Amino acid sequence: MEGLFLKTTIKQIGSHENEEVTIGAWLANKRSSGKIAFLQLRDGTGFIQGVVVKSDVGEEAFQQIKEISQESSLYVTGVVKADDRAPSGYELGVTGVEVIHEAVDYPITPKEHGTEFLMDHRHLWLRSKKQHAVMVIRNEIIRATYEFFNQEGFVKIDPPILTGSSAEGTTNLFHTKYFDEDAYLSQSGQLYMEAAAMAFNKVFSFGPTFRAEKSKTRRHLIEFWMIEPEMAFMDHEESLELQEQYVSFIAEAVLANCAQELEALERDTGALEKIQAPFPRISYDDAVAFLQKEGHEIEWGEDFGAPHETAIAEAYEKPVFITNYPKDIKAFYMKPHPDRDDVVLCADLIAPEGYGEIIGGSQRIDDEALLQQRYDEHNLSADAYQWYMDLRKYGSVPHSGFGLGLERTVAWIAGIEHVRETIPFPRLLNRLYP
RNA sequence: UCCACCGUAGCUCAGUGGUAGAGCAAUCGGCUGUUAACCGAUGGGUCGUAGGUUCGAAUCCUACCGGUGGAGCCA
Repeated sequence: MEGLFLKTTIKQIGSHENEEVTIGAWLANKRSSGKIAFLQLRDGTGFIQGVVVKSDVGEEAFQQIKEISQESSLYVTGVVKADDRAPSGYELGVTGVEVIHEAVDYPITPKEHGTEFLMDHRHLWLRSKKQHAVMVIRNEIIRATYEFFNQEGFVKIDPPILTGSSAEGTTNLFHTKYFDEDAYLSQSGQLYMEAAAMAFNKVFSFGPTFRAEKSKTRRHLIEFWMIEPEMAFMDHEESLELQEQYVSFIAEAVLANCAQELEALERDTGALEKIQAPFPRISYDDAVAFLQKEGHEIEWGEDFGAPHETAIAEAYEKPVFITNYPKDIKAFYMKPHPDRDDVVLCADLIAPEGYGEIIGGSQRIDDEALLQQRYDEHNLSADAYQWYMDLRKYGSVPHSGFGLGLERTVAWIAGIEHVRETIPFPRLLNRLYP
Protein backbone atom coordinates (compact mmCIF):
# COMPACT_ATOMS: atom_id res chain seq x y z
CA MET A 1 0.00 0.00 0.00
CA GLU A 2 1.46 3.33 -1.00
CA GLY A 3 -1.60 5.37 -0.14
CA LEU A 4 -3.41 7.67 -2.50
CA PHE A 5 -0.29 9.37 -3.76
CA LEU A 6 2.01 7.58 -6.13
CA LYS A 7 5.27 9.19 -5.04
CA THR A 8 7.69 6.62 -3.63
CA THR A 9 8.65 6.62 0.04
CA ILE A 10 11.59 4.94 1.76
CA LYS A 11 9.22 2.57 3.55
CA GLN A 12 7.91 1.29 0.20
CA ILE A 13 11.17 1.47 -1.71
CA GLY A 14 11.72 -2.31 -1.68
CA SER A 15 8.94 -2.75 -4.22
CA HIS A 16 10.99 -0.73 -6.72
CA GLU A 17 14.12 -2.89 -6.70
CA ASN A 18 16.40 -2.16 -9.68
CA GLU A 19 14.17 0.76 -10.75
CA GLU A 20 15.18 4.41 -10.77
CA VAL A 21 13.03 6.42 -8.33
CA THR A 22 12.92 9.95 -6.95
CA ILE A 23 12.21 10.54 -3.26
CA GLY A 24 11.79 13.64 -1.15
CA ALA A 25 14.13 13.38 1.84
CA TRP A 26 16.28 15.15 4.41
CA LEU A 27 20.00 14.58 4.88
CA ALA A 28 20.36 13.06 8.37
CA ASN A 29 24.14 12.65 8.14
CA LYS A 30 26.84 12.06 5.54
CA ARG A 31 30.28 10.48 5.19
CA SER A 32 32.54 10.95 2.23
CA SER A 33 35.92 10.23 0.81
CA GLY A 34 37.62 11.43 -2.38
CA LYS A 35 35.59 9.35 -4.77
CA ILE A 36 32.56 7.99 -2.86
CA ALA A 37 30.00 9.61 -0.54
CA PHE A 38 27.37 8.07 1.72
CA LEU A 39 24.20 10.07 2.38
CA GLN A 40 22.06 9.02 5.36
CA LEU A 41 18.61 9.91 4.08
CA ARG A 42 15.29 10.04 5.93
CA ASP A 43 11.86 10.94 4.59
CA GLY A 44 9.72 10.44 7.68
CA THR A 45 8.69 6.92 6.65
CA GLY A 46 12.14 5.40 7.15
CA PHE A 47 15.88 5.68 6.71
CA ILE A 48 18.03 4.63 3.76
CA GLN A 49 21.62 5.17 2.68
CA GLY A 50 22.32 6.87 -0.64
CA VAL A 51 25.62 5.95 -2.28
CA VAL A 52 27.19 8.58 -4.54
CA VAL A 53 30.08 7.44 -6.75
CA LYS A 54 32.15 10.25 -8.29
CA SER A 55 32.72 8.45 -11.60
CA ASP A 56 28.94 7.96 -12.00
CA VAL A 57 27.70 11.50 -11.31
CA GLY A 58 30.68 13.52 -12.50
CA GLU A 59 33.20 15.79 -10.76
CA GLU A 60 30.98 18.86 -10.39
CA ALA A 61 27.87 17.10 -9.07
CA PHE A 62 30.00 15.03 -6.68
CA GLN A 63 31.54 18.16 -5.13
CA GLN A 64 28.10 19.77 -4.75
CA ILE A 65 26.63 16.70 -3.09
CA LYS A 66 29.57 16.46 -0.66
CA GLU A 67 28.89 20.01 0.50
CA ILE A 68 25.19 19.55 1.36
CA SER A 69 24.63 20.40 5.03
CA GLN A 70 22.90 18.24 7.66
CA GLU A 71 19.06 18.34 7.52
CA SER A 72 18.92 20.07 4.12
CA SER A 73 15.82 18.98 2.17
CA LEU A 74 16.38 17.20 -1.13
CA TYR A 75 14.89 15.40 -4.08
CA VAL A 76 17.12 12.38 -4.52
CA THR A 77 17.03 10.27 -7.67
CA GLY A 78 18.66 6.86 -7.75
CA VAL A 79 18.41 3.16 -8.47
CA VAL A 80 17.09 0.91 -5.69
CA LYS A 81 19.53 -1.91 -4.94
CA ALA A 82 19.27 -4.79 -2.51
CA ASP A 83 22.31 -4.83 -0.23
CA ASP A 84 23.01 -7.10 2.73
CA ARG A 85 25.06 -4.39 4.43
CA ALA A 86 22.04 -2.07 4.73
CA PRO A 87 19.87 -2.34 7.89
CA SER A 88 16.65 -2.17 5.84
CA GLY A 89 18.09 -4.40 3.10
CA TYR A 90 18.16 -1.65 0.45
CA GLU A 91 20.41 1.16 -0.72
CA LEU A 92 19.93 3.90 -3.25
CA GLY A 93 22.55 4.21 -6.00
CA VAL A 94 22.31 7.99 -6.39
CA THR A 95 22.21 9.44 -9.90
CA GLY A 96 21.15 12.97 -9.03
CA VAL A 97 20.35 15.30 -6.13
CA GLU A 98 18.30 18.49 -6.20
CA VAL A 99 18.54 20.66 -3.10
CA ILE A 100 15.12 22.04 -2.09
CA HIS A 101 16.34 24.03 0.90
CA GLU A 102 19.75 24.29 2.49
CA ALA A 103 19.80 23.98 6.29
CA VAL A 104 22.40 26.13 8.07
CA ASP A 105 23.97 25.03 11.38
CA TYR A 106 21.49 22.33 12.41
CA PRO A 107 21.85 22.22 16.20
CA ILE A 108 21.49 18.48 16.86
CA THR A 109 24.80 17.09 15.69
CA PRO A 110 25.54 13.36 15.40
CA LYS A 111 26.88 13.02 18.92
CA GLU A 112 25.70 12.95 22.52
CA HIS A 113 23.53 15.73 23.90
CA GLY A 114 22.10 16.52 27.31
CA THR A 115 18.44 16.32 28.29
CA GLU A 116 17.85 20.08 28.59
CA PHE A 117 19.34 20.79 25.17
CA LEU A 118 17.35 18.02 23.50
CA MET A 119 14.11 19.09 25.21
CA ASP A 120 14.65 22.70 24.09
CA HIS A 121 14.97 21.32 20.54
CA ARG A 122 12.18 18.74 20.81
CA HIS A 123 10.71 20.00 17.50
CA LEU A 124 13.95 18.89 15.80
CA TRP A 125 14.79 15.97 18.10
CA LEU A 126 11.69 14.17 16.78
CA ARG A 127 13.56 13.73 13.48
CA SER A 128 16.20 11.47 15.02
CA LYS A 129 16.09 7.73 14.47
CA LYS A 130 15.38 6.73 18.06
CA GLN A 131 12.63 9.31 18.62
CA HIS A 132 11.11 8.36 15.27
CA ALA A 133 11.01 4.69 16.34
CA VAL A 134 9.29 5.56 19.65
CA MET A 135 6.56 7.56 17.89
CA VAL A 136 5.96 4.76 15.36
CA ILE A 137 5.50 2.33 18.28
CA ARG A 138 3.17 4.82 20.01
CA ASN A 139 1.14 4.99 16.81
CA GLU A 140 1.00 1.18 16.59
CA ILE A 141 -0.27 0.94 20.17
CA ILE A 142 -2.99 3.50 19.35
CA ARG A 143 -3.89 1.62 16.15
CA ALA A 144 -4.02 -1.72 18.00
CA THR A 145 -6.19 -0.14 20.73
CA TYR A 146 -8.83 0.89 18.18
CA GLU A 147 -8.65 -2.52 16.50
CA PHE A 148 -9.02 -4.39 19.79
CA PHE A 149 -11.98 -2.41 21.12
CA ASN A 150 -13.71 -2.37 17.75
CA GLN A 151 -13.45 -6.14 17.43
CA GLU A 152 -14.78 -6.49 21.00
CA GLY A 153 -17.86 -4.42 20.13
CA PHE A 154 -16.95 -1.22 22.00
CA VAL A 155 -18.19 2.21 20.93
CA LYS A 156 -15.72 5.08 21.18
CA ILE A 157 -17.21 7.93 23.19
CA ASP A 158 -15.48 11.26 23.79
CA PRO A 159 -15.92 12.71 27.28
CA PRO A 160 -15.58 16.49 27.78
CA ILE A 161 -12.21 18.07 28.48
CA LEU A 162 -13.63 21.18 30.14
CA THR A 163 -15.49 20.23 33.31
CA GLY A 164 -17.23 22.06 36.10
CA SER A 165 -15.76 20.01 38.93
CA SER A 166 -13.26 17.33 39.85
CA ALA A 167 -13.96 13.68 39.07
CA GLU A 168 -12.34 12.28 42.19
CA GLY A 169 -11.63 15.33 44.27
CA THR A 170 -8.10 14.21 45.04
CA THR A 171 -5.57 15.55 42.56
CA ASN A 172 -4.97 19.19 41.71
CA LEU A 173 -6.74 20.35 38.57
CA PHE A 174 -5.87 23.06 36.07
CA HIS A 175 -8.21 25.94 36.65
CA THR A 176 -9.60 28.09 33.87
CA LYS A 177 -12.61 30.28 33.17
CA TYR A 178 -15.72 29.21 31.30
CA PHE A 179 -17.06 32.66 30.55
CA ASP A 180 -18.19 33.73 34.04
CA GLU A 181 -17.99 30.27 35.62
CA ASP A 182 -15.02 28.37 37.04
CA ALA A 183 -13.91 25.41 34.96
CA TYR A 184 -11.24 22.73 35.14
CA LEU A 185 -9.34 20.63 32.62
CA SER A 186 -10.35 16.98 32.83
CA GLN A 187 -8.23 14.64 34.93
CA SER A 188 -10.33 11.61 33.92
CA GLY A 189 -13.34 10.97 31.71
CA GLN A 190 -14.46 8.04 33.81
CA LEU A 191 -17.68 9.35 35.34
CA TYR A 192 -18.88 10.41 31.90
CA MET A 193 -17.88 7.01 30.51
CA GLU A 194 -20.13 5.38 33.13
CA ALA A 195 -23.03 7.41 31.76
CA ALA A 196 -22.00 6.37 28.23
CA ALA A 197 -21.88 2.67 29.23
CA MET A 198 -25.52 2.92 30.36
CA ALA A 199 -26.34 4.22 26.86
CA PHE A 200 -24.03 2.10 24.65
CA ASN A 201 -23.12 -0.93 26.85
CA LYS A 202 -19.36 -1.22 26.14
CA VAL A 203 -17.53 2.04 25.51
CA PHE A 204 -14.01 3.40 25.51
CA SER A 205 -12.47 6.83 25.40
CA PHE A 206 -9.05 7.93 24.24
CA GLY A 207 -7.96 11.46 24.95
CA PRO A 208 -5.75 13.85 26.86
CA THR A 209 -5.94 14.35 30.63
CA PHE A 210 -4.36 16.99 32.84
CA ARG A 211 -2.92 16.85 36.34
CA ALA A 212 -1.65 20.03 37.97
CA GLU A 213 0.70 18.08 40.24
CA LYS A 214 4.29 19.15 40.77
CA SER A 215 5.40 15.64 39.89
CA LYS A 216 9.00 15.27 38.83
CA THR A 217 9.73 11.65 38.04
CA ARG A 218 10.33 9.52 34.96
CA ARG A 219 6.75 8.21 35.15
CA HIS A 220 4.84 11.52 35.27
CA LEU A 221 3.61 14.04 32.72
CA ILE A 222 1.41 17.07 33.35
CA GLU A 223 -0.57 16.33 30.16
CA PHE A 224 -0.93 12.70 29.14
CA TRP A 225 -3.20 10.42 27.14
CA MET A 226 -5.45 7.81 28.66
CA ILE A 227 -7.60 4.99 27.32
CA GLU A 228 -10.66 4.50 29.54
CA PRO A 229 -13.00 1.59 28.77
CA GLU A 230 -16.24 1.16 30.75
CA MET A 231 -18.43 -1.93 30.52
CA ALA A 232 -22.07 -2.41 31.58
CA PHE A 233 -23.05 -5.82 33.01
CA MET A 234 -19.40 -6.68 33.62
CA ASP A 235 -18.00 -7.56 37.03
CA HIS A 236 -14.50 -6.99 38.31
CA GLU A 237 -13.15 -10.44 37.40
CA GLU A 238 -14.41 -10.13 33.80
CA SER A 239 -12.83 -6.70 33.60
CA LEU A 240 -9.45 -8.14 34.62
CA GLU A 241 -9.74 -10.73 31.85
CA LEU A 242 -10.47 -7.98 29.33
CA GLN A 243 -7.49 -5.95 30.59
CA GLU A 244 -5.01 -8.81 30.20
CA GLN A 245 -6.38 -9.61 26.73
CA TYR A 246 -6.02 -5.96 25.70
CA VAL A 247 -2.45 -5.56 26.97
CA SER A 248 -1.41 -8.87 25.37
CA PHE A 249 -2.96 -7.71 22.09
CA ILE A 250 -0.92 -4.49 22.16
CA ALA A 251 2.35 -6.32 22.83
CA GLU A 252 1.64 -8.80 20.05
CA ALA A 253 0.80 -6.03 17.56
CA VAL A 254 4.02 -4.13 18.27
CA LEU A 255 6.10 -7.30 17.97
CA ALA A 256 4.42 -8.13 14.66
CA ASN A 257 4.46 -4.67 13.07
CA CYS A 258 7.41 -2.73 14.56
CA ALA A 259 10.38 -5.11 14.28
CA GLN A 260 12.69 -2.45 12.79
CA GLU A 261 11.72 0.13 15.41
CA LEU A 262 12.28 -2.31 18.31
CA GLU A 263 15.67 -3.12 16.77
CA ALA A 264 16.56 0.59 16.48
CA LEU A 265 15.74 0.96 20.19
CA GLU A 266 17.64 -2.23 21.08
CA ARG A 267 14.56 -3.49 22.90
CA ASP A 268 14.79 -7.00 24.36
CA THR A 269 11.94 -8.64 22.42
CA GLY A 270 12.18 -11.80 24.53
CA ALA A 271 10.65 -9.87 27.42
CA LEU A 272 7.79 -8.70 25.18
CA GLU A 273 7.06 -12.21 23.90
CA LYS A 274 6.26 -13.28 27.47
CA ILE A 275 3.39 -10.77 27.67
CA GLN A 276 0.56 -13.24 27.16
CA ALA A 277 -2.69 -13.56 29.10
CA PRO A 278 -3.43 -14.64 31.75
CA PHE A 279 -1.44 -12.38 34.06
CA PRO A 280 -0.68 -13.27 37.70
CA ARG A 281 -2.81 -11.72 40.47
CA ILE A 282 -1.81 -10.95 44.03
CA SER A 283 -4.14 -9.50 46.63
CA TYR A 284 -3.23 -6.34 48.50
CA ASP A 285 -3.13 -8.43 51.71
CA ASP A 286 -0.62 -10.87 50.24
CA ALA A 287 1.39 -8.06 48.65
CA VAL A 288 1.82 -6.37 52.05
CA ALA A 289 2.88 -9.69 53.61
CA PHE A 290 5.32 -10.26 50.74
CA LEU A 291 6.84 -6.78 51.14
CA GLN A 292 7.17 -7.19 54.92
CA LYS A 293 8.94 -10.50 54.37
CA GLU A 294 11.30 -8.75 51.92
CA GLY A 295 12.19 -6.24 54.60
CA HIS A 296 10.12 -3.23 53.46
CA GLU A 297 8.58 -1.03 56.11
CA ILE A 298 4.88 -1.05 55.29
CA GLU A 299 1.73 -1.59 57.32
CA TRP A 300 -1.65 -2.83 56.14
CA GLY A 301 -3.70 0.21 55.12
CA GLU A 302 -0.83 2.17 53.58
CA ASP A 303 -0.60 2.76 49.84
CA PHE A 304 2.34 1.36 47.90
CA GLY A 305 5.15 3.64 46.78
CA ALA A 306 7.17 3.21 43.60
CA PRO A 307 9.84 1.03 45.30
CA HIS A 308 7.09 -1.30 46.62
CA GLU A 309 5.52 -1.67 43.18
CA THR A 310 8.90 -2.41 41.64
CA ALA A 311 9.67 -5.04 44.28
CA ILE A 312 6.36 -6.81 43.56
CA ALA A 313 6.80 -6.55 39.77
CA GLU A 314 10.29 -8.04 39.99
CA ALA A 315 8.81 -11.25 41.36
CA TYR A 316 7.09 -11.84 37.97
CA GLU A 317 8.04 -11.86 34.29
CA LYS A 318 4.58 -10.72 33.17
CA PRO A 319 2.58 -7.69 34.29
CA VAL A 320 0.92 -8.42 37.66
CA PHE A 321 -2.48 -7.35 39.03
CA ILE A 322 -2.55 -6.16 42.63
CA THR A 323 -6.19 -6.59 43.69
CA ASN A 324 -8.57 -5.50 46.46
CA TYR A 325 -6.93 -2.47 48.07
CA PRO A 326 -8.24 -0.99 51.34
CA LYS A 327 -11.26 1.20 50.68
CA ASP A 328 -9.76 4.16 52.55
CA ILE A 329 -6.90 4.66 50.06
CA LYS A 330 -9.02 4.32 46.91
CA ALA A 331 -11.57 6.44 45.04
CA PHE A 332 -15.07 6.95 46.44
CA TYR A 333 -16.88 5.19 43.57
CA MET A 334 -15.29 1.74 43.97
CA LYS A 335 -17.56 -1.15 44.96
CA PRO A 336 -16.86 -2.89 48.27
CA HIS A 337 -15.79 -6.54 48.26
CA PRO A 338 -18.91 -8.69 48.82
CA ASP A 339 -17.33 -10.59 51.75
CA ARG A 340 -15.35 -7.76 53.33
CA ASP A 341 -16.21 -4.17 54.09
CA ASP A 342 -12.61 -2.93 54.37
CA VAL A 343 -11.42 -3.61 50.79
CA VAL A 344 -12.82 -2.74 47.34
CA LEU A 345 -13.12 -4.56 44.02
CA CYS A 346 -10.21 -2.92 42.24
CA ALA A 347 -6.85 -3.71 40.71
CA ASP A 348 -3.73 -1.93 39.54
CA LEU A 349 -1.71 -3.54 36.76
CA ILE A 350 2.02 -3.20 37.39
CA ALA A 351 4.30 -3.54 34.36
CA PRO A 352 7.50 -5.57 34.63
CA GLU A 353 11.06 -4.19 34.53
CA GLY A 354 10.25 -1.36 36.93
CA TYR A 355 7.91 0.60 34.62
CA GLY A 356 5.26 0.89 37.33
CA GLU A 357 1.49 1.15 37.25
CA ILE A 358 -0.01 1.22 33.76
CA ILE A 359 -3.66 0.44 34.59
CA GLY A 360 -5.95 1.34 37.44
CA GLY A 361 -9.44 -0.17 37.40
CA SER A 362 -12.41 -1.21 39.51
CA GLN A 363 -15.99 -2.34 39.66
CA ARG A 364 -18.15 0.72 40.40
CA ILE A 365 -20.73 1.21 43.12
CA ASP A 366 -24.19 0.60 41.60
CA ASP A 367 -26.25 1.11 44.77
CA GLU A 368 -27.73 4.58 45.19
CA ALA A 369 -27.75 4.61 48.99
CA LEU A 370 -24.14 3.47 49.26
CA LEU A 371 -22.99 6.06 46.72
CA GLN A 372 -24.79 8.76 48.71
CA GLN A 373 -22.99 7.54 51.83
CA ARG A 374 -19.62 7.83 50.06
CA TYR A 375 -20.44 11.40 48.96
CA ASP A 376 -21.02 12.28 52.60
CA GLU A 377 -17.85 10.52 53.81
CA HIS A 378 -15.71 12.33 51.22
CA ASN A 379 -17.47 15.69 51.68
CA LEU A 380 -18.38 15.79 47.99
CA SER A 381 -21.11 18.10 46.83
CA ALA A 382 -24.06 15.95 45.78
CA ASP A 383 -25.36 18.81 43.62
CA ALA A 384 -22.39 18.70 41.30
CA TYR A 385 -22.82 14.96 40.86
CA GLN A 386 -26.60 14.76 40.53
CA TRP A 387 -26.29 13.40 37.01
CA TYR A 388 -23.87 10.71 38.26
CA MET A 389 -26.37 9.72 40.95
CA ASP A 390 -29.06 9.48 38.27
CA LEU A 391 -27.17 6.51 36.78
CA ARG A 392 -27.97 4.61 40.03
CA LYS A 393 -31.60 5.78 40.01
CA TYR A 394 -32.65 4.75 36.52
CA GLY A 395 -31.81 1.12 35.76
CA SER A 396 -28.55 0.69 37.65
CA VAL A 397 -26.45 -2.33 36.64
CA PRO A 398 -23.16 -3.86 37.75
CA HIS A 399 -20.40 -2.23 35.72
CA SER A 400 -16.63 -2.00 35.66
CA GLY A 401 -13.95 0.00 33.93
CA PHE A 402 -10.31 0.93 33.89
CA GLY A 403 -7.83 3.52 32.66
CA LEU A 404 -4.61 2.75 30.83
CA GLY A 405 -1.86 5.38 30.66
CA LEU A 406 -0.63 5.53 27.08
CA GLU A 407 2.79 7.04 27.72
CA ARG A 408 3.71 4.60 30.49
CA THR A 409 2.65 1.75 28.24
CA VAL A 410 4.72 3.10 25.33
CA ALA A 411 7.73 3.55 27.65
CA TRP A 412 7.44 -0.05 28.81
CA ILE A 413 6.85 -1.64 25.37
CA ALA A 414 9.55 0.47 23.68
CA GLY A 415 11.99 0.13 26.59
CA ILE A 416 12.34 3.90 27.13
CA GLU A 417 13.60 5.19 30.48
CA HIS A 418 11.49 8.35 30.73
CA VAL A 419 7.89 9.05 29.63
CA ARG A 420 8.92 12.45 28.24
CA GLU A 421 10.29 10.63 25.15
CA THR A 422 7.03 8.78 24.51
CA ILE A 423 4.87 11.84 23.67
CA PRO A 424 5.71 14.22 20.81
CA PHE A 425 5.69 17.45 22.84
CA PRO A 426 5.80 16.63 26.56
CA ARG A 427 4.34 18.96 29.15
CA LEU A 428 6.45 18.67 32.29
CA LEU A 429 7.09 20.69 35.41
CA ASN A 430 8.81 23.86 34.05
CA ARG A 431 8.42 22.72 30.44
CA LEU A 432 5.81 24.35 28.20
CA TYR A 433 8.18 24.94 25.24
CA PRO A 434 8.27 23.98 22.44
C1' U B 1 6.93 21.36 48.53
C1' C B 2 11.24 18.32 50.29
C1' C B 3 16.18 15.61 49.50
C1' A B 4 20.71 14.80 46.41
C1' C B 5 23.71 16.28 42.38
C1' C B 6 25.08 19.70 38.31
C1' G B 7 25.73 24.94 35.55
C1' U B 8 33.19 26.16 31.70
C1' A B 9 33.35 27.09 23.48
C1' G B 10 27.25 25.84 19.27
C1' C B 11 27.19 20.52 21.78
C1' U B 12 29.44 16.74 25.45
C1' C B 13 32.91 17.35 29.14
C1' A B 14 38.12 17.91 31.75
C1' G B 15 40.38 21.65 34.73
C1' U B 16 39.25 21.95 42.46
C1' G B 17 43.88 28.73 44.50
C1' G B 18 48.77 30.80 40.04
C1' U B 19 48.84 32.08 31.56
C1' A B 20 41.25 28.92 29.56
C1' G B 21 41.68 22.96 27.67
C1' A B 22 40.01 18.29 24.75
C1' G B 23 36.57 15.70 21.50
C1' C B 24 32.47 16.64 18.25
C1' A B 25 30.13 20.53 15.17
C1' A B 26 31.78 24.82 11.74
C1' U B 27 35.67 26.40 7.84
C1' C B 28 39.90 24.57 4.53
C1' G B 29 42.56 20.19 2.64
C1' G B 30 43.14 14.54 2.08
C1' C B 31 40.99 9.64 1.52
C1' U B 32 36.64 4.28 -3.34
C1' G B 33 32.23 0.83 1.38
C1' U B 34 31.56 4.50 5.39
C1' U B 35 28.20 3.21 9.96
C1' A B 36 28.42 9.00 15.98
C1' A B 37 33.61 7.18 9.53
C1' C B 38 38.78 8.54 9.64
C1' C B 39 43.56 11.85 9.07
C1' G B 40 45.83 17.06 9.01
C1' A B 41 45.07 22.42 9.66
C1' U B 42 42.13 26.98 11.19
C1' G B 43 38.67 30.03 13.81
C1' G B 44 35.77 29.74 18.39
C1' G B 45 35.15 31.86 25.86
C1' U B 46 31.11 37.67 30.26
C1' C B 47 33.75 29.86 33.31
C1' G B 48 24.91 30.62 35.25
C1' U B 49 24.04 35.75 37.98
C1' A B 50 25.24 39.01 42.13
C1' G B 51 28.15 39.81 46.31
C1' G B 52 32.28 38.24 49.57
C1' U B 53 37.37 35.99 51.13
C1' U B 54 42.42 36.44 48.86
C1' C B 55 48.39 39.54 46.37
C1' G B 56 45.56 36.42 42.92
C1' A B 57 39.02 32.88 42.10
C1' A B 58 36.40 28.72 36.81
C1' U B 59 38.36 26.76 41.59
C1' C B 60 36.83 28.74 48.48
C1' C B 61 32.13 31.14 51.06
C1' U B 62 26.86 33.28 50.79
C1' A B 63 22.42 34.31 48.17
C1' C B 64 19.65 33.92 43.88
C1' C B 65 18.45 31.79 38.97
C1' G B 66 18.33 27.47 35.79
C1' G B 67 18.69 22.16 35.06
C1' U B 68 18.91 16.72 36.24
C1' G B 69 17.54 12.51 39.35
C1' G B 70 14.36 10.93 43.32
C1' A B 71 10.07 11.39 47.08
C1' G B 72 4.76 12.50 47.61
C1' C B 73 0.39 12.38 44.05
C1' C B 74 -1.20 9.20 40.29
C1' A B 75 -1.84 6.59 34.51
